[in-house]
Amino acid sequence: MRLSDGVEWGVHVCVVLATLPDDAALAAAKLAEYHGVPAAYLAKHLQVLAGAGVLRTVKGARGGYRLARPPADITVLDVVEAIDGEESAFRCSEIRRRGPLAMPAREYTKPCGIHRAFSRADEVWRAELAKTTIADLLIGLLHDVPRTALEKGARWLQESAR
Amino acid sequence: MRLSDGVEWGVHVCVVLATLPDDAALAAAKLAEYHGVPAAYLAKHLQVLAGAGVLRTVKGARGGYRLARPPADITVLDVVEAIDGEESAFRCSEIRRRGPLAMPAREYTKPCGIHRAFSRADEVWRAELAKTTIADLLIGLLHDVPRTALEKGARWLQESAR
DNA sequence: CTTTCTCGGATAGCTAGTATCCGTGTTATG
DNA sequence: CATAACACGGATACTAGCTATCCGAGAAAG
Repeated sequence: MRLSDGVEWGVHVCVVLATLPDDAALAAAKLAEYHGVPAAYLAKHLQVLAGAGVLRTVKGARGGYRLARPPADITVLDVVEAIDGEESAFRCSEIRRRGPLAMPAREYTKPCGIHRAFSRADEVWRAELAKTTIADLLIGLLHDVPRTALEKGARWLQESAR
Repeated sequence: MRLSDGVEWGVHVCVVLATLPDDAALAAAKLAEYHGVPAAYLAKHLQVLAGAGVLRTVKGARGGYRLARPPADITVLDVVEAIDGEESAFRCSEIRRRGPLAMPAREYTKPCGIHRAFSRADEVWRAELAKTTIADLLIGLLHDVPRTALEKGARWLQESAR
């Protein structure tokens, strides 16, 4: 089981976009350059994020992407569900309905215990991801990254966003 | 992100094996027939489970598989980690080290906030799966499945285990 | 000792995620 | 108004990891 790379990129992108002024937007190519990832592939994920209402797209010249909501209103879970989907990692194939214990279909009224156990695990996983917002990540970054690096990044963004 | 089918099969297999007498074993082919899954493929997962110490293999004629420990000492997480591996679904590719914010490698002393958020989520996911044991699932099954089906299953197992 | 039955590893096939390209339409700028 | 810059969207290869299968080595039973 492995989470798509796009998820990681998506969260990083949101954190970067959170540092922009409210009216500014950043082109997909610039975001790719900033993170050192393939531009064409990142663009695909950005479109998905825009479709999910996490990002907002600014069309035309000097356009690009920006956050659709304040950073504090976007959770890591929002990004995960936009890119990776909302369905649980575990998929019950109802194998209990096969073999000698099989019963008429109407008997299977509630999911089996195994299914329920994985559903609970998936629930707490998502709940934990929903606790962290983009704003939280940004605050953490300000603590962890040295001042010199922050200023370097700020300059780069100012030039790129124009 | 999707969990391997083998995980589901593995848990079901453990529940079935938990109903066997202590000295009995069940052949891989019989387990496959019971669950209606491809025998050769299930065998692969059974071998992995045996290697991980969840199942115990009985070689030779009239051999097969049985649980390596009491059902109450085997958690769903044990099966998941045996088949799917112990590593988190999220893999940090350290993209923060690329791009204009990049710093000397020695500066990166602790994982980034995004990495930490996903690690926490992975932790609670595993903790939740560790709460449910094979014994719990078996008890749940006895409540959910009608008596007639249980007896049918018991007869089939008695004939197959010999 | 032979037969029967099992595990075990080695080997193909397939699905889903990875990665890229280019044509179309929209917006700001000169 | 004309032009250039930019995002959207679909169509298209490539890759990895899960799915599926086979047959040989080896152990217990008779």
